[in-house]
Amino acid sequence: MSNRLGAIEFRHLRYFTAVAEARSFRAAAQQLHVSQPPLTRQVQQLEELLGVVLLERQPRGVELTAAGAVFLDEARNLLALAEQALDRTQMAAQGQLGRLDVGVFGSAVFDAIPRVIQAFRTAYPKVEVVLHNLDRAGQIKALRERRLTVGFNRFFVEEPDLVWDVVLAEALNVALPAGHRLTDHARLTIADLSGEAMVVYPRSPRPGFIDQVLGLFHRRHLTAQVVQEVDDVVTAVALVSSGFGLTIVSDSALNLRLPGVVYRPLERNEALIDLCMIRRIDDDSPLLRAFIEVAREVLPPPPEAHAAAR
Amino acid sequence: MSNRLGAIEFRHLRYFTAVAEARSFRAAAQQLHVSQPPLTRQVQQLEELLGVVLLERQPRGVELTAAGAVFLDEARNLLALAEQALDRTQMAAQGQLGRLDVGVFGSAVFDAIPRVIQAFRTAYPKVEVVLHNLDRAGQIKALRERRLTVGFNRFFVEEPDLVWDVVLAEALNVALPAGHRLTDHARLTIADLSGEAMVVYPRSPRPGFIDQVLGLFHRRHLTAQVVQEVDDVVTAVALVSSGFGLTIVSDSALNLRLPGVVYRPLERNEALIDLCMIRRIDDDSPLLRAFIEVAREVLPPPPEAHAAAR
DNA sequence: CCGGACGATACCGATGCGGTATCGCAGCCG
DNA sequence: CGGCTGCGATACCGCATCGGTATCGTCCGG
Repeated sequence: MSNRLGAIEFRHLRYFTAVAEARSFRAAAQQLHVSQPPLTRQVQQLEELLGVVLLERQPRGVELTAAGAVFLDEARNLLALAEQALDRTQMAAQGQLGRLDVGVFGSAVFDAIPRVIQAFRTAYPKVEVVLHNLDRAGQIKALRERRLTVGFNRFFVEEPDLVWDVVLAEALNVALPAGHRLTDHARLTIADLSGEAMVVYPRSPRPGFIDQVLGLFHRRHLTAQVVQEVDDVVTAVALVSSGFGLTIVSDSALNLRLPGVVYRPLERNEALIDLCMIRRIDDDSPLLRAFIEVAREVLPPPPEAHAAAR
Repeated sequence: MSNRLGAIEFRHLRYFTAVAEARSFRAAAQQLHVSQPPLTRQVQQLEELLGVVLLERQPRGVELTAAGAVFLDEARNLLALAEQALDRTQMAAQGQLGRLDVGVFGSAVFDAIPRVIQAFRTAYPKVEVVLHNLDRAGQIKALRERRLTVGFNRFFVEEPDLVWDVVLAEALNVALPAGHRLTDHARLTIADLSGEAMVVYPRSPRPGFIDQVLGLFHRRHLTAQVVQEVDDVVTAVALVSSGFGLTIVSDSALNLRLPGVVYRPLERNEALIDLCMIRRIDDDSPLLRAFIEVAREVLPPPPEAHAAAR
């Protein structure tokens, strides 16, 4: 590190700036609430450290030399930037400034996650929010490598260094081809779907949404007639639209409107699907805390009664 | 002036930066050639002044908090800018940085002045040179009001607060319409021009070039036949081109080539015309000194023998 | 369980800050 | 013209605070 700065301190800049602006040592001393001799000494010292005469001492005060005018400009700038640095640091300490990398995946990107992000960006406009489309394994890896601050996911996997929080319990819906016989019912049950041709997703990561849905059938000793496995909810609904069969989607996915697709709610007490937030167990950054708080405010709390249905 | 900076000093930034970069108090202490306790103390004090924890002390060294990372960035930036401020100030003290306002007027703008400016801009590339077209009175006024650092002029007028320097003695030439009988001569004398129709310039400021030229005639008890007074040398030569008569121009104006105009030199011992530089007597700025030096280097020194011919 | 490395703390001279008193100088005014 | 006034510089002093040495508490690794 080059050390041409020597022993120059902000005090020198503050004192010189005051003297230069007041065009007087005495007047500057009053403004700074110090006596005049320290000003003389500090400015002399500054000039010696710089090797440059900054002020022309005259009977009625002082005048700036050309170099003094340049240095005044620089000093003002430095002092202003130092204050900004202070502000930014304090904002960062309060989580109001920085960068938040959020992992997202699955149908929650259609409703729940955008609502959280939107609210957070409004509350913390100077935080840069970056979304990363990553599946569960990718989120876990990225969290460990500090490329991610927080991830949204559907499924709960115990890891020693990570924390899962259930932030939302969404109801389920059946996506039906228009004209399907079940569209006559306003609400459906799992039993209604027994033997129906079904499209399921996602193929990976396992276990995932698909396993929870199939679990609903097994628990009731019913059989799910899987006609197609696909990667994601969009493809699944697209196949429904083409008449392949029906599929089951979360409330968030209701925003996904395709022609020829009709949604019917499943009875809420039949099943709920969790939305989880993953984070590092040792991450206590104010930014993350702020984000969690916003998420809790925006998303309705998951009813504990149904939490057992996981 | 807001004083949120408090007692923060560059020392705090230097120490914190070193610790943050080394991720260790002890390693930073070695690099800084101080012992470890002062680092601990300065960083603690910095954190207290900021009201923000910047480092997480850990058994194997330190980690940056989010706010600490932000502040490290800001501190590095401030230190770099401070060094730049130093550089710029020292450059300004040596006349290598700043702004130079130069007043120019008359035929010297066609040769002598551009040569000086060009040389100066090469030698001092970071100095902004601004040219102002001002006549002598305008230059004097602008110099007094500090809008001008230096002015180039033809005529010497004593002023208590200004200094004139003769920087160049140029020979004179006669501009003739093509086909004029005097074009037969390779060189001319003042006597050759007696009774010839002449265009003279400038109308103002007086006294000026015109008066010196006419003085050459009076001194020899000759008569100048003035057929037209115009504002400047360009107009004068344009009229010569139209056959109005002849006019007398300095060497610099030889660059002014118009169709139908032929130049013939006047004998050097007949007359020389000075180019003067005006400046404030109390201006000892390094920039001006540097400019004067360059001007002296570029322009051939005026022969003292002819100086009396003014 | 102990040795070593880390940062924090306690304490101590020395530096250097800011304060008071005063000087030297220049412009102003009676 | 001589004292007055207001300016920045200087001399000197007390004390805050710097940096240094010695040491502590703690965690990690052998």
